[in-house]
Amino acid sequence: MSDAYYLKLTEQLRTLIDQNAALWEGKLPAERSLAERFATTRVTLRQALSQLEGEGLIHRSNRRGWFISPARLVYDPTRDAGFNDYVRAQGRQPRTAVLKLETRAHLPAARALGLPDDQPFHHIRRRRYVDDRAVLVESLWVVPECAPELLDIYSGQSLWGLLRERWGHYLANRSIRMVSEALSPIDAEELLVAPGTAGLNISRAILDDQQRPIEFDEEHWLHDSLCISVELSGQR
Amino acid sequence: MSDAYYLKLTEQLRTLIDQNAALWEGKLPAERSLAERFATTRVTLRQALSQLEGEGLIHRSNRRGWFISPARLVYDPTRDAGFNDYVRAQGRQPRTAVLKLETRAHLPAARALGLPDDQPFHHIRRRRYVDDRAVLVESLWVVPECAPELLDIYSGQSLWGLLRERWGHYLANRSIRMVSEALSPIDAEELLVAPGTAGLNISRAILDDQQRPIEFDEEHWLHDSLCISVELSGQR
DNA sequence: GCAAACTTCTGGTCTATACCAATTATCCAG
DNA sequence: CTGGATAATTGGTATAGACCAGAAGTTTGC
Repeated sequence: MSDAYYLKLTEQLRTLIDQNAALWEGKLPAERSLAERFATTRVTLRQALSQLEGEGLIHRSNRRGWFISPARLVYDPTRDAGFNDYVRAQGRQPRTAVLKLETRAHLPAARALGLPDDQPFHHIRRRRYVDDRAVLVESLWVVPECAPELLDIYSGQSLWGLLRERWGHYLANRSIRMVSEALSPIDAEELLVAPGTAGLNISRAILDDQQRPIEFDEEHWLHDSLCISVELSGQR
Repeated sequence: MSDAYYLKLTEQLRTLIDQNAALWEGKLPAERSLAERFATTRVTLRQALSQLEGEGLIHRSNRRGWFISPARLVYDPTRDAGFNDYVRAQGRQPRTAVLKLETRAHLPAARALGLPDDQPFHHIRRRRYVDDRAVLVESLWVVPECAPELLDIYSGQSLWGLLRERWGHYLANRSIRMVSEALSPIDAEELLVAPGTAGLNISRAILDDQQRPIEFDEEHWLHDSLCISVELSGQR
């Protein structure tokens, strides 16, 4: 059982990776050459690599090969610090690409915020990078009345910062939900990974201090790129 | 790319499962018979099943076969409601098996609580079930001074309840950390799943209102069995 | 009637091979 | 030196078959 060859291979690869990480500059050798080096098949080799992928030690960029995963980003989804801020605070380089700006209805957002099914939203879709690795895609669904000219002025900055400073919205109440997922073909393609890659889905419904709905957002993270951390004080 | 046969197979299996869930009583037919039904190999069939496993729709019990996953348990790791309470609140049946009771040092616990490396702890290891499916194993590391006779009296009840009611500890400060993981051979075996199965690691370091360390615990969940949900009010 | 022994079935693992399409490296022309 | 066409490489996908050990079902023996 646990004497399976692919498990031994996993361990050998683990040490091999630790020792040669710098040499390879983050990219593993080709599967065929690794398979040959360990005198096994690509199938078995890939089984071992998949183990390490599950652990978050390595990941693959679709059709490009296997790469050593950088340290996980520490992230507190309960705070409203902007992505750029906490990425920089950890000595890393953030980047954001806006993929889409539009206004339309979206059922999950409407449901989560308690609005009618056909409620239109300002929709921002963006991809975020840490040190030039795409680590998440997200969709933001903002109630138009809360930020009328949003789509005209938005260009990649912090949405929560905008809502607070320009429109004076106080993001008081949040429902946060986190579930593991397999990335959909769409999300996977936007993150340059294989469909079905393990991911983490974080979604939030945000209301103001009067319980008025403001925004719903849904993040799709690569599972190996974050470490969720929450600090709490006082009885709950 | 996305015209891969195993992806079509995934969709066919998805509908097949939806339609026959009741008929099969939660257990899928044997891989060989499914492969034959779809005129493909076990390898390809398993690739499709793995996709659905990643989504959390199905899971496998080691060497026993594939099973349809029940609904995820909704869980708020920031609250100290006992496992039994919130499982029952969701209309499900909780169960706990105590796997080990001992006193010894544990480096991660010592580090997380800011204690010396050789600090001994009362260690409780237990496995928890929802509707008779083992969904997590966890280790609790309690500072002995906080609960001297713990190991003598413990028999599966809520630890936090005990700490509060018997020893009057106020669990004021928590650091919570969540990362995806591949279940270790040990954890996997205790959960009756294959080594490397996707899991979620939730760990907490708990101090009292005087910042005195009380307890450290580490939970290993099957990734498909929970949905983390946090409700927050007020600016953070 | 029941427990132990045996048989069958099934999932887990592995080999060997093959083809395609996307990526990457190479080469050539301007 | 540069840009674009071409060739080599590589990951993704798939087939066919095989063996083993654990799980489940069946038979046997008391």
